[in-house]
Amino acid sequence: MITNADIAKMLSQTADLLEIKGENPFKVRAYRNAARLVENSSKDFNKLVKEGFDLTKLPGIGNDLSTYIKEIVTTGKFSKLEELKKEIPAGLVDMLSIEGLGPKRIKQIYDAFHITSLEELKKYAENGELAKLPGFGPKLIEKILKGVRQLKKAGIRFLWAEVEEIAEDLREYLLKFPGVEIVEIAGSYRRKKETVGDLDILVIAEDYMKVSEYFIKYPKVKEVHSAGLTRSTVFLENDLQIDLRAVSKESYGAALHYFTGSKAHNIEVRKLAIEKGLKVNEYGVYKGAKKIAGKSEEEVYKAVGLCFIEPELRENRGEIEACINNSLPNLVKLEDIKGDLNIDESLIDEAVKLGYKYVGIKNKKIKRKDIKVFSIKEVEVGKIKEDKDVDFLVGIVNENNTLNEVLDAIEKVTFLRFYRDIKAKKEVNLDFDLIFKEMAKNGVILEIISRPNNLISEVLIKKAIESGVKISIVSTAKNKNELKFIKYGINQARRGWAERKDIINTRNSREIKKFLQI
DNA sequence: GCCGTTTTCGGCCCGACTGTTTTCAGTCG
Repeated sequence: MITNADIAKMLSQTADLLEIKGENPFKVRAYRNAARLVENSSKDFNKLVKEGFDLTKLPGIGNDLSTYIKEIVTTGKFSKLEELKKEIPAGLVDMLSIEGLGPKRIKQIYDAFHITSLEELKKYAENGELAKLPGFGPKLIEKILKGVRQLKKAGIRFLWAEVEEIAEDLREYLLKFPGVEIVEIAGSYRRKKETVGDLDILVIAEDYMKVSEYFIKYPKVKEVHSAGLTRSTVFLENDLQIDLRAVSKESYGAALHYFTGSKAHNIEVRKLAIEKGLKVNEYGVYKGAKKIAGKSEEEVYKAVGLCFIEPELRENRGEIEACINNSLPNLVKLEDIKGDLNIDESLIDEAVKLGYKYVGIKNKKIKRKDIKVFSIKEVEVGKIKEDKDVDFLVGIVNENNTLNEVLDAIEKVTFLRFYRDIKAKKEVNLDFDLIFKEMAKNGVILEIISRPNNLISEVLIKKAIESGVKISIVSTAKNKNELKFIKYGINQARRGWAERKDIINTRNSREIKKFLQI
């Protein structure tokens, strides 16, 4: 079965190939936008097509792309992509991930030498042939050679939780510079995305043009990539890329909005601005030459006719429409959490200290006066046996389970957990429309594991909520430190548009008992 | 390739930095 991710991948590959071919950049963008739309959609396109839904009703999908998506869903192939692959060697696509090489230069190289692999590119860079092309100076050649060597590292992403410490350390370092008023980590870090590719740091300072010089002296910097007066980029020892942007106080809101992204969200906001005859950039909102907003994010949104949108929602997944319709979610907060339904038995005292009203522990019944202790049992879907000695069964779905096994489990368990390993790119791939529908019908709760590498995707969380499924956020803590994992689960739930009412462990123990009919 | 009640053609977000030029194209975010 073709998944949304498969469709998105094909459209995105097509975009890459069209770009190298030298097609109209806006056409390329149309393909990329469509790829993003499909990938981020909580609707299953396979299903939409089979139900005869008119895809051209979706923003950014016209007659052509609608036909193409239908072709992909029904045949599993995209003939246009197959044609392009015959025409353009795969090696050229690899070159796109080399720093400093974009479609124009790759085309230029290909037209001149008909090079089709990275090995050949390296050879031509070294033997001086490449330098004969107009615009290819010594520094660019050096950059290309370096890019060929480092290609494998391209595209590495870090788990949000992995960069948390370094982000805070950098914030403290920058705050030490005289005159620095605000340091904000923007970008995907601020949007709490499960993985981040780099850190975008925004600095507000009196003498903001001097901060950059101080920034590149940060002790963990391995390499300075670029250093301007208002923008600089460095790489740390662990290859994490850090972008610094320094602006004045008057532009704080506009800059924060701009650098928080996502890119897709920003483009939508700018489109709205244009409709109102306004222009938005990182310095402010302008009516002609006059600046009408920029000090705060609220001001920026207001100027273009929108309400404030939480960073976690800024992915162009309907948040702008929701704002206009006054239907934005009131996102769940860490403080709303009243208990953790999966911790180690040894942590009950710590849970009490955190103010939790209840916890869940495995395979054991314990009675305490200061906290309600539920007993849970984790069982693999497909091997479920009833167990009267525990309060709840948690069904664990792994990659190999079939849809039927999951549907069968839904009739027997209270919670369902779906296996995912973000770094290994492994996850359960089943018909979630059907699964969530059945879960909602049977009152089965979706478990969010808060471990940073095992978080269920926010797209699925959103879909579950839309289907009426309730959610439990658990830490699965084995030690005191891991109890704090709950915040990563909250981050992901917020990205999935979860409100307090969607999360069962925001309720007190009596409500939980009633809810679960114990 | 998409889009539209000022448009069915002619736009499409916007600016910084680099490296190469001698005023700017390409890349990037």
